[in-house]
Amino acid sequence: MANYWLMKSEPDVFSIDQLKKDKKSLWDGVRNYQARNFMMNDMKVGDLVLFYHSNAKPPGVAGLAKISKEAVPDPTQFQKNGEYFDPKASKENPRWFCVEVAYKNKFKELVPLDDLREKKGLEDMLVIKKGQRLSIQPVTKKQFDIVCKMGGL
DNA sequence: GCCAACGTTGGC
DNA sequence: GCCAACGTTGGC
Repeated sequence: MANYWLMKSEPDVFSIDQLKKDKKSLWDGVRNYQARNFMMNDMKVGDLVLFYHSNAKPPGVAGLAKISKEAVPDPTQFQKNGEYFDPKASKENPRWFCVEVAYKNKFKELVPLDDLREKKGLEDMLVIKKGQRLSIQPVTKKQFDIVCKMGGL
């Protein structure tokens, strides 16, 4: 039974176009325990993902991705001079994990956050809730299907 | 650039 | 284990 997710990324840092170009990518740099736990415990290969552009004009869902590899230790936590270095993590005892995601497709047009807010059936989506900063969120199949349709799929 | 909401850290 | 201080996220 597949699960569905929404994953946020700032397009200036990593966009759907970049994923399309790279085909697949480690979802590294996540430094939030709740988000990590979703990747570590709940994400399975084949799960589908709404790729969300945050801090964008406008913010919204840009396309779809799919989980292509289950969680592995996030290599960026060991990179001493990197932005995501964590001095409390060790190879023997890694603190952060990340999954690999593969490009699936890009919506013809971005589905803006404002439209998600207004759409019937999406009232319970976490992403439209005020103050919801979690960068990886579970999504129901129903919500996923509605957003896909809004994206023209 | 502002700032509300939230998560994390560390002193006690 | 509380909670104030601080840092970050992310819409606006």
